[in-house]
Amino acid sequence: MGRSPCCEKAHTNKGAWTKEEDERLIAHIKAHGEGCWRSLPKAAGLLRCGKSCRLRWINYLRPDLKRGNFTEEEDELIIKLHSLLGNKWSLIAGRLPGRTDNEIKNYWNTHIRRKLLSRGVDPATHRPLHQPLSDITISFVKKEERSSTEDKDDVHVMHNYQKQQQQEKLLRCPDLNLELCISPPFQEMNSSTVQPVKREGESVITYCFTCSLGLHKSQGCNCKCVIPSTAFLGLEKQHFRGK
DNA sequence: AATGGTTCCAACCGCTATGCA
DNA sequence: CTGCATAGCGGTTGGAACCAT
Repeated sequence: MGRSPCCEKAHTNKGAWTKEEDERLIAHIKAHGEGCWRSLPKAAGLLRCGKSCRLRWINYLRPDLKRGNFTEEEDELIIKLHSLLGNKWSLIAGRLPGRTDNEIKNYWNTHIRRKLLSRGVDPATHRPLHQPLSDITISFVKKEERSSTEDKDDVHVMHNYQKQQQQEKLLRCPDLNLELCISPPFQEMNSSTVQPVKREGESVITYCFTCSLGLHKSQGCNCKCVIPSTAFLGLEKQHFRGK
């Protein structure tokens, strides 16, 4: 047997939240903290489902939300992150303190898409609009199954294409490290996963593979979490104002 | 002032991964 | 191990606000 349902859908309110509902939710979370969304509505005296409460809190009521217009700097950062991560709004939001995934998603769809289109850039691919793809060859034929001349040609084309892609990435985001290849983490010292990093003029910083992927403080994080979450993809200092 | 079109964004929906019983 | 609930995510929608005619 599983658990009982999170809420009685027939007896829950829908639509816009009232001021009173907001106040109840804020007061409850202030008193008891976030979490256990299942039991929250009843405990807070709200006729809403837990999912709705969670969304309302995360997207609108949280005290650390920035609100207000996006800066030009934030625009550019969102564009860069989107070119890297695609529609991973929660990951993008994680790099923009005080912004929610929903807010960024809406902002992307209403402002940035248009902005990119006006620049002649396809917002989905971040490539110039109407760029011919005729020079791209994708081959699934095994090397040993190809003739020697064929092989030579394919390798040549793919090599040029990869080079072109790398150059595009550099032009797009010159200040970001775009090498997102997946490989075993760098191993050092006794620990199997903790990496030491030394920067010029700084003390030694250590972080685990989990943190290096931007999963700071997640379950898999086994370091002391001294790396700022904003350091992912080399974005620290450059793009973030202190909170 | 009335009307119709457009923009914006909060909220909902449906799906997946994870965890619990 | 299985089935279900929960949490979280991305896509979509409804309707209020705004703008042009």
